[in-house]
Amino acid sequence: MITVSTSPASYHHGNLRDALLAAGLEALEGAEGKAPSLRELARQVGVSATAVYRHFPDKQALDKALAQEGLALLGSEQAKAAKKAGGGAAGFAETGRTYVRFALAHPALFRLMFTQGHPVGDRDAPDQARELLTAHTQALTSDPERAETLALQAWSIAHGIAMLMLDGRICADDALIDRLLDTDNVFP
Amino acid sequence: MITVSTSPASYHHGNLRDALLAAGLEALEGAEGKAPSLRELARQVGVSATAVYRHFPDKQALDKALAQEGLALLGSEQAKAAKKAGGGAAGFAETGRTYVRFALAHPALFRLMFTQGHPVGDRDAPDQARELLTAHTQALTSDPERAETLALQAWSIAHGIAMLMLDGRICADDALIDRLLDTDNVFP
DNA sequence: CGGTTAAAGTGAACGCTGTAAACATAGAGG
DNA sequence: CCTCTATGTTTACAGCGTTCACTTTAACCG
Repeated sequence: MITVSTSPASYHHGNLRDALLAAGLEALEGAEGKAPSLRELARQVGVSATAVYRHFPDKQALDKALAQEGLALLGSEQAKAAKKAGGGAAGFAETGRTYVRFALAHPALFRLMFTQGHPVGDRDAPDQARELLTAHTQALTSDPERAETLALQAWSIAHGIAMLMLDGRICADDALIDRLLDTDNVFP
Repeated sequence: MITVSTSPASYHHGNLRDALLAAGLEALEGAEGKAPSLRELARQVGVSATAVYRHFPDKQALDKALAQEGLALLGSEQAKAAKKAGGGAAGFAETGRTYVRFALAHPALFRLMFTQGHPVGDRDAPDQARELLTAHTQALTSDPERAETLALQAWSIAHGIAMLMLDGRICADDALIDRLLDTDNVFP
């Protein structure tokens, strides 16, 4: 999580990296859909555009860091929701709903999280969301391959719903989320 | 479909709109992931950047037109695949596989198709892909609501797989596509 | 057939973007 | 106290989408 130190306005900011991330997350919440520019973020923080380059090699790296923050946020929300639902199958189902609702609640951030060309093997960051997913499906079967298949299917359907709703292809309705994610009801 | 009239290089291009779309589609195929700029497209066609504005109100409109072309292409490929598979349930399953393969074969185009803020009610364009989808699910049940649920679930899972593979979150493997889309195997 | 008109092109300019290069500051350590 | 380095600054560049005023050309009409 990010701490926004409201440090004195001196020549050296003191905590620019985190301030940029905080400003980035805030910008992603407002201004529907518009990803903030590097310069805009620098302005927001009260620093010159090039100062950003002391903390990130380029804009893509900044975006990646923002995406990481988003992923952590999603993971913690899912964990909380799963726990509240009492874990198990009910908890699993709740992580799916939480996933889609998170996307709708933070559309720009969610888009950013999944538009970064984050290659498959990029396991440098802890991904609580993914850990939850595999844990839940492994509890459903003893066959590891079957568990992986289930995990990827569950992820795919939640992600598909989220994306299609974000893009306005499917009505972003809460009841519809439940209907589409109802496990007693999925596919023939 | 677009016809690229190789007309004489006169002051008036003659068929600039279609030429731009053709150049756009071509650009979306090459240069992995990079969406072509309006100026680049104009250069490609041999015309000044501002000429584009005689045919599209702004870049977004150009992108929308390109997305429309992509949608038509996807629809026709799906229809062909469904027919080849003999229609019915086998045909339905084939449309799903075709959807994902299309996304992997034309990543930039596919992204463009679903990143245009194409609002829900925008039914101005014929959408063969969607027609196929509803037709197939309506053949599976007599309950219209159930048919719609099935349609949206099928769309979601295919779209989710496509997106996650495009974004490198899931290995873009042809066998994996089949495994995830296997209807005997979907979800618990 | 000639003249007018409107569609379809042009170049220059504006403000925005990401990024590079050279320079300035300040706080920490010897 | 002086120096070094991390972290800031200003200036500059190319490319972007877009606006504006202008030019060309083809088509239509009296």
